Amino acid sequence: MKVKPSIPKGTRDFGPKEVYKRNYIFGTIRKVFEKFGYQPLETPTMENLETLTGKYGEEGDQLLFKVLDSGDYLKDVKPDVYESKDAKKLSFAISGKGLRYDLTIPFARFVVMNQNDIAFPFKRYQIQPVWRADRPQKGRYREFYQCDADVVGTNSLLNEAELTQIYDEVFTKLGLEVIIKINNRKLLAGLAEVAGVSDQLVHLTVAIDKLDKIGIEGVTKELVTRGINPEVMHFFIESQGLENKEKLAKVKEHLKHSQTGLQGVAEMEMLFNYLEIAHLYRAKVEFDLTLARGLNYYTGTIFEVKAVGVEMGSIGGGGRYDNLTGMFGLNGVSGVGISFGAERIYDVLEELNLFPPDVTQATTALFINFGGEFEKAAFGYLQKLHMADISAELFPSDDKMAKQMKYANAKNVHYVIFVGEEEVKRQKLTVKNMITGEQNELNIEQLVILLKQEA
RNA sequence: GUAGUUGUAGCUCAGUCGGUUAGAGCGCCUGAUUGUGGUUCAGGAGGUCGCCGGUUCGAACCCGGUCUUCUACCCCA
Repeated sequence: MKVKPSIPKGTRDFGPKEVYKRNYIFGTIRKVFEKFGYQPLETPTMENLETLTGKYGEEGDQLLFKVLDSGDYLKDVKPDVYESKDAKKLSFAISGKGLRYDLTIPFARFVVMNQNDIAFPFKRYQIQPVWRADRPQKGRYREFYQCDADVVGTNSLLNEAELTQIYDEVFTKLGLEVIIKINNRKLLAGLAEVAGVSDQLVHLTVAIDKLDKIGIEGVTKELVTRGINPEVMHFFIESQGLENKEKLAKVKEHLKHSQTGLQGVAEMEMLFNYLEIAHLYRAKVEFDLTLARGLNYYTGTIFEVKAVGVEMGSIGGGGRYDNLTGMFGLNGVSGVGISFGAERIYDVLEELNLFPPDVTQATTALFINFGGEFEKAAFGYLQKLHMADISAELFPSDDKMAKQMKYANAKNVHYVIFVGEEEVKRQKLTVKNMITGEQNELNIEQLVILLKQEA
């Protein structure tokens, strides 16, 4: 039976060109992570469902991909659950495992499971796909990669400074101009406290976070529906556009009666002091009081990165969480981490044409196949190139020249090599540079030297 | 979860009011060109019009369902 080939909703194939480009991004990120002492970690695609549920809120639980139990999975389902025809209940009753939803919870689970073997502070990075049963949308897929770096077991704000530098260095290497926005949850808590709406902190910050997206009116409306006096907003608006230090001073004055708030101010002051010493290449650091970030497990510094000159949401984010491992029974371990939105970074680099032209060039040289003894001669030369670690290939059949040349073009091959009657007779190779069109006759040693320079 | 949108050749897309044999560009193949690609010219192959059902003498076109694409909201990367 013929089946029309297709892939599940929200998933993608990555052809060779895309993989090259994606690896360029991942590789750049990985190198910088390792330079700052972060070590790689990989966790299973599947986690036990109980590890995942309840960690991402009620909506998050609905977005988990569950993995059906093996064997006779209906046997032990309680009759009332079975009869209820409640898909949510039933799905949890017959699924003991679920696909990884992010990299942070598996990391927390790993830290708790291996706490006796880990030397704290523990710095790890992780680049793996995650899955969400979400509705696909612009820049949103059901399977996508996350690139996280976290350090746990230290309260020092030196870590925050270092993570800021990682953002700066990665995006500098990728040729992207970015703004790194920094805020602190304790400041937001302090502002809510001063305004007398501490119990509405989450709603307040979520609304304020949208300020530049939906404007003053939109935020006012949202605050009113939440039963919060929109007056709160004024302080945020007044402090917009100030220099980082001025803004911090203003916030300090405003929060002088809030202990939490002043704690946040102290943290921000210390972080900015470190950042004055830290060497940043080209990223701008901006203290953005309206920055909130969705996840409510953040407790201190929060980060978000925006690309300059493109319409795109954040391409990175993160923050400090005081008790991530607490949910698995290990208390008192503070952590801070950042994440790179690789898929969005890809789109931005594509839009701004910032991928280096040679990322997709895999094969340096192609031998044209003239068949018979010429094929054998070319095959012999090919061995020499391979032994010299040069990426090269011989076209596998003596098809028409036009076809072989087109193949070279399609694969972005830099040099095409002809080994035919003349060349074999004279022990030479004709080498054509496919970019300049230039053509030279070389012997094999000269060719190896030429191609070595290329690589 | 809510609302809209899309699906026709390998790719990007036309297709009039429901009417005979469904088109274009690009790509592919063949030839001009038996050792030179990205230029040109000539010819050719390639289709279950997403899928299932309905209305009709007749459906790519109208109706229902379903899957899919993209998008806004919620939420998020």
